[in-house]
Amino acid sequence: MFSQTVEYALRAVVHLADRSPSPRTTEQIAAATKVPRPYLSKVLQGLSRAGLVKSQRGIGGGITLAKSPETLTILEVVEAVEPLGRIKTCPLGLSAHGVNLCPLHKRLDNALAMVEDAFRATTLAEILAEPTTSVPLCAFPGGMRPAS
Amino acid sequence: MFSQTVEYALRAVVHLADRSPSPRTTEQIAAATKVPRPYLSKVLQGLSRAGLVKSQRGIGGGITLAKSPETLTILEVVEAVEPLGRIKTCPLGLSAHGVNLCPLHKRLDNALAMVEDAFRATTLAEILAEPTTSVPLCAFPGGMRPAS
DNA sequence: AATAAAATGGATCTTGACATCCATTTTGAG
DNA sequence: CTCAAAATGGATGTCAAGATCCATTTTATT
Repeated sequence: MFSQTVEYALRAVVHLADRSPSPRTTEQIAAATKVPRPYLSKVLQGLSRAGLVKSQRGIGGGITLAKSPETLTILEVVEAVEPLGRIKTCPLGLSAHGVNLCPLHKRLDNALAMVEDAFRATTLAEILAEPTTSVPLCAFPGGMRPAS
Repeated sequence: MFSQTVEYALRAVVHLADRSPSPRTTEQIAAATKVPRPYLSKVLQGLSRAGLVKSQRGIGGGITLAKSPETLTILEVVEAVEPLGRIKTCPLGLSAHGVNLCPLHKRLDNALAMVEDAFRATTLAEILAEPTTSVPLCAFPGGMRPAS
């Protein structure tokens, strides 16, 4: 249901938040998040155009978050790379009266709204702050940090 | 976020429920739901293999629901054509300990769970029963019925 | 038995998501 | 100034989703 690109973007941003405000190279992010390097490059370009990250060329450069982890929500990331697509008008194009959806699409949009709300309420800082509940947790983003 | 195929499948099933238990031809369903005829055919084949609808060849044949609208949920339809894809293990494949997701994926899966719950709680009968709240509603599935 | 209505299965086409590669540009460090 | 590190942009490749078409099979009606 969530595209691969969204997954990649979120991983990258979580990693950036984890190391914030240090710049990280595409290479480093790719290694830490297991995202294919060349494709990650494109995904980061998208995030850059959306203004969520800033990029710096040359030695010592890399990618940094454009906002603090406390204010950056995962909704912003999702919307930047692939909008949720809230349903605003009847997809059948019949008597398209904006506000009034048929019962079916009202339900579908309602589901999207729930997701949107949940994502809007979750900041990156929150994700990083989450106490690593149980022992053998996913090695990313908590747990031990691979060298630099 | 929801694929086109899911959208088509839901439209078709709502229409079938609306006319339940009469059989409807692919042609009729396509016309009523504005879904491209040939593609709808494939979608219905999927629903048929999943056991949600029954098909009858020949004159007087067509497609009918395999369950009553009261017991058929939109979750069943969605799962039949394109599973939600709940996240069960860390997508990074690291220390894959089933139950324990990292905070990021816990959030993502939680969103999926909300959608799943909402969809499981909604039957087709419920969608059809919904009082047509406001005047110019989407002409489908409520409103006037185009001739048989 | 013949016919017409209907679904089925297979082949094909198009498009966008995912992915890779490379030449170019920017930029800090020596 | 030169060099190497890094992002950028463009071109390309692959594959599945979305979509179409047609020959075949099933089946009710006459």
